[in-house]
Amino acid sequence: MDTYRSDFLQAMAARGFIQDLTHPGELDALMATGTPVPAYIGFDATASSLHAGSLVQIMMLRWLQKTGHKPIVLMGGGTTKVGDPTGRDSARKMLSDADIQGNIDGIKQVFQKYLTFGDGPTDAVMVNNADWLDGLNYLAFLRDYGRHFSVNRMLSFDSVKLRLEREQPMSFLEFNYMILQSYDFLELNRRHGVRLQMGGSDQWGNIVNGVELGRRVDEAELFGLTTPLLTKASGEKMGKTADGAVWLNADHLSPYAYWQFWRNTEDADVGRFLKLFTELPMEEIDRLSTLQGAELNEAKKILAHAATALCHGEDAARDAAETARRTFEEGGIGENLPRVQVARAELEGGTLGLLAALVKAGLAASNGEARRQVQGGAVRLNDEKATEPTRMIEAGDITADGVVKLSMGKKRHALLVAE
RNA sequence: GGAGGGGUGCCCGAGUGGUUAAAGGGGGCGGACUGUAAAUCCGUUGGCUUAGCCUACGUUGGUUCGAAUCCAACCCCCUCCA
Repeated sequence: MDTYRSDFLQAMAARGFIQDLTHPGELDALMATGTPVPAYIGFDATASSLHAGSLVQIMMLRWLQKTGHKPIVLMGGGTTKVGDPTGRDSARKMLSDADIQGNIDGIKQVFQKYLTFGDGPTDAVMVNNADWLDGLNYLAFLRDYGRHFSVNRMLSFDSVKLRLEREQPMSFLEFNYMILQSYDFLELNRRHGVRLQMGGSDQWGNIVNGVELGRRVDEAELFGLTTPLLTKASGEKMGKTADGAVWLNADHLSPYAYWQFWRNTEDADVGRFLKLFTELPMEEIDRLSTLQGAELNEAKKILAHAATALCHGEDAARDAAETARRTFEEGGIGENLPRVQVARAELEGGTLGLLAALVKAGLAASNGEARRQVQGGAVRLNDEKATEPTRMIEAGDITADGVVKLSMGKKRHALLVAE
């Protein structure tokens, strides 16, 4: 492993955040001077929350702040209108300005959990590239910056090359994405003195272009750093779960479900994830990583707790852990299982069918799916297997706690609550 | 503008007049095994008031008893040519 003098690069290298780095020596020297260095990561506003796939970048900004530097969060309000072609075979669907603004508002909430914003030298700042991209003058832009980009070279970057090799369409709009991202870097350097852009390894081409543009236009010495593409040990992409993406906003995915996601980490990933997604000291992580077999479950709980505490707060993490303990280790009813309000009359009157109840509880997407799962023996009503699709929910099904517990398989549970 | 190829379910991809809600794979969900893991095996995977009905193979019309499959027009994509 490379050895660095700066706290930031040292921590990042030790924890497995670094895939590639432009000019490692010079960057290390810059980061070690004791003066806060502004560095940025861009996030496109394609959804109203970020998910676990962006967590590596978020954690890196956190470390940046922790080690005495200044994180700049760039919201891609402008670039989202163009759409990053990287790693895709087709263009993103067009989002309206209102959609984009709504997404930015949602994403802001995530960052407030992880970073300290403000006006101080190491306080985080959030900026929106729509501020400078929206008003660009096409001709002036082409003459000032377009001339620095070689189409020949652009065609050689993976984001473009792979698309063309697969004979998939790429519009001129998308083709411009890397130019705009490069320009962002330049603009951030001018406005905020940003020296470093970070991002996932798929962003390497976009980042390097920005570094070069800065040198050509302003003779600025800029740096780039990329993180490894994060996959599970079994090769799958990170950030997926039963209900889709692992969202970081509590209104998209409950803290309990978030905790569960980390609790179910594959054995082979535990050590790596502890380094990336928690701030436990390295000695502690090394100790946890030596655990074998079922003992590793303890390490997974620690991972789940630490990751959830960062995202949703200590209390939410504790609640989630407690709910999980009761649900799985005692087979009881945990406090934090998803609760669905149902009219008392409906619950007691025997008019609510089991299938409809499962859909209502969010455990099945449709009546048909609910039916199949019931017939397949996957469904439990108050922990009793329910195999009859025509079964109705009745007053007698309400437990002493005043709820009806529905389970889909072993891990997905929900409570119907009379209102 | 010309010539050729193509647009199928969440994704990839077979299918060229009926037995096709559409092979196969991936992904998802569930079951078994386990440690709330992985791997493996099994089931399932459009909707509904489910022995039936409805919706679906780029769009719109047409031929036919019957079309994802044939015809016409249109839209979109790829390749080569101009």
